[in-house]
Amino acid sequence: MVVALDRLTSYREGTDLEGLSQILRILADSNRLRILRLLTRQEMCVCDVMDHLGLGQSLVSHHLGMLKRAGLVQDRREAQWVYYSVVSEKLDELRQALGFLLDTDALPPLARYGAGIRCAPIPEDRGVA
Amino acid sequence: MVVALDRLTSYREGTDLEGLSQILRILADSNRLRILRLLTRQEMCVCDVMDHLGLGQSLVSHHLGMLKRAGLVQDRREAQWVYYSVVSEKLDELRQALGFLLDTDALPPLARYGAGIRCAPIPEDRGVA
DNA sequence: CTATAATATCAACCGTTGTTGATATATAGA
DNA sequence: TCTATATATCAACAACGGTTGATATTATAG
Repeated sequence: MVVALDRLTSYREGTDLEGLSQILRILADSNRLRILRLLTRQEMCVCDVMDHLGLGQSLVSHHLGMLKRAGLVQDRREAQWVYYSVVSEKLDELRQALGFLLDTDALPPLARYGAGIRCAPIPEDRGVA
Repeated sequence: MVVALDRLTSYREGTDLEGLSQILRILADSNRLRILRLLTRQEMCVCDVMDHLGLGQSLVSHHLGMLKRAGLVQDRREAQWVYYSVVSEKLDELRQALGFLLDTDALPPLARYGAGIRCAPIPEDRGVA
């Protein structure tokens, strides 16, 4: 799955919750989080990740592939080894998008909604939201 | 699945990536993100969420249940209606934990790791990491 | 050229989950 | 009590994903 992280910067417009959920799905695995945290500290080849986390080669390669396709990490070949490192810009973008999503005060209260006005349709938020 | 959000505050100690991944799994669905964003702006009953997002009753109830079990939202009964609202403190905690996870400079580089010292085991990061 | 190490990919299994439709429960009103 | 509305739960299905083991690919060394 290729995720367009760029579109997350337009999250303030409120359109790309689908793209954000796809990236969150990438993060929603403890092994991938462990890998990501490791790469945050240090560029590392696959066998290093295996050793540090005690995971199988196939599994690590699989997870790294997902992280790479999501644009969260990048790789670089050197002799037999493939070194993976974090894409800081993408992590910053993602942090910003998530910070906005989880900010209670980020969006104004819904218009035309109050006590006794239940189930009032708000066209802008229907469907594509 | 009951997720202990409190443990996320101890994320700086680096132990609970499992708990964080569980919460991320809750967020990793576009419909749940839409619901969460809606509730961020306004406390709302189930039928309102249905109408705003154009989703079926069973589906909305299901997603709200997941968000509630994760501690992200709370509910309040009033007559026939059950009103759901966001738990701001939990969102703040989560935002903080994610901000730390995605912060490239949050953790110092690994000790005993450098050019030519590949695959050197670092006990503190093995296994439970 | 062969052997070996590092990495990627493929196949298969199985648990999880998003979705839908049907049913159960609860509350209000007549 | 009967009906209607709101919500939760259950059953079932399909799709997705994490894991493992086997195989393929790439690069180095001898």
